[in-house]
Amino acid sequence: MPKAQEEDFLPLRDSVYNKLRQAILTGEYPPGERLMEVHLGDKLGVSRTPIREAIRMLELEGLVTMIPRKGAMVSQITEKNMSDVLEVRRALDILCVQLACERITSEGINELKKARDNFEKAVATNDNRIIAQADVEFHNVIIRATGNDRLISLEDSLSLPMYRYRYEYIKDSSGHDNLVKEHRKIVNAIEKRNPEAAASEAGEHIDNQRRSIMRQIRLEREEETMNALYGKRTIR
Amino acid sequence: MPKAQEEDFLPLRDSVYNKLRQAILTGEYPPGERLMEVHLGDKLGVSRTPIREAIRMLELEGLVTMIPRKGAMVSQITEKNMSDVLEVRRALDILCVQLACERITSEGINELKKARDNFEKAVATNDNRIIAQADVEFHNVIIRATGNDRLISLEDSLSLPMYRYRYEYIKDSSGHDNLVKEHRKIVNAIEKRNPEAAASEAGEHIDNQRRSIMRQIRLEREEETMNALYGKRTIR
DNA sequence: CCGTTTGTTTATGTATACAAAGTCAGAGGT
DNA sequence: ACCTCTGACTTTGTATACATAAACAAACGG
Repeated sequence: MPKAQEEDFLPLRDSVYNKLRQAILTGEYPPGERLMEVHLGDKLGVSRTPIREAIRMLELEGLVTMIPRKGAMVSQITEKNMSDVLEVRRALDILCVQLACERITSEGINELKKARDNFEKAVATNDNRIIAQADVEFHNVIIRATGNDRLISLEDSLSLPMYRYRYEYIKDSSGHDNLVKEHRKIVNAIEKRNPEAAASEAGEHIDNQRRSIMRQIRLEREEETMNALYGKRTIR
Repeated sequence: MPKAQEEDFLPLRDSVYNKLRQAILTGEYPPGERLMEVHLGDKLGVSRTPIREAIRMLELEGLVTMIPRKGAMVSQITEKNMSDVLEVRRALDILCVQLACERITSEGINELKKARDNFEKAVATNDNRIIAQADVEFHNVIIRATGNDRLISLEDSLSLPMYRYRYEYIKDSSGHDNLVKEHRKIVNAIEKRNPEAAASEAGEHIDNQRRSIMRQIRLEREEETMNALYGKRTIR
């Protein structure tokens, strides 16, 4: 018998977790949306148990806020909130490049250069989706080069909350020239194993990101205020 | 009506979570110990559901490792593992004092001085439990002074894995004099709002901690090896 | 005697049932 | 007209039952 489907047998809770995470990050479930267990269970065709476990995981990552006996909702994104995350990420990103300077292998450097070139090619396409993807991959190369598993997973969970803003950030960066230049500088510093230079470039890089994201959030907030004043359209 | 018990009505999962966490941190459940749901449920007098949720939480914090379809066990503490955590904490601790320099209020400074004095009094008692407690509180004052909620919760979960070693660390620090001096230096730097000095002191502080913890882990490992060679005694 | 296979046991994965708390609306009284 | 109380309904909290995979052991065959 052929048994066509050699599917991954990952537990339902993980599958649910991925779906919910995706839905939250793409904005399908906007901040403030209540996540009700039976409802989600019906929608995804599973019982409450895996849903509950998935929600617990999302809560620990900060994407979901739970109030006991009340239920779960998609976390509000406040300026303070995002600012806090970025502040931490700044320190950790700098740590990443510093460690990378010490520990990156020659293969790692090749990989990094490839990621850099890939990013520049992506910029040439002018497709923001491709650019964002290449950008993530570039950073991942650096993060992995640290060899610090805890740092890797922290960076991962701290980047999550701002994936929503990544597009706008990419679009923002005037002609993408800055991004390309910054990436090049970082690669050069790491290649020369110069932690100070790398740290300062990485700091600048994330400061720019911060400016863009903050502007974005303020825009959203203004829009919300307008809606509140002049009547809110339904989301969908 | 008096209604004597104004007890916190925290959900069972949180109560279970606290108990398990405590048991792991005190070493009652040593690394590698399997955590079986029915067994724990019987022991704590609750059903599997809250147990499962508590285990999920512990997993996200890194205290427990899960293998699908296999079960959960207390995470092994490896040197690499601990080193990774300390590397991250070093960066975050430095960030903490830097932010504290910028943001601490005058009440905060008073609180900090009080915590410092408290620590010195604790040292005078020569009771390691009291000293450890005062040390945690001292650091918490600084962490809270940053006003960064994300940083606060990260510091919290990153300190967890090494609570097991805190005693030894305290005991180690020759006569506690170093600890007292380091704390004083940090307080002075923050009071003068001198981020560079504060950063360098905080760095030194955690480097010392690192040395002590690493020595401790190596001792444990040696002991394990001896046991493996000459016959292991039962744990209890 | 060893290896393979199969059955039994044990623990997890998932679903569902029941209990209790919270919410909201409507009836009734002031 | 407003406030309050009550009761139904909604939703989470917890327990339990059933399904399925993994581990171990015993039996069978080579």
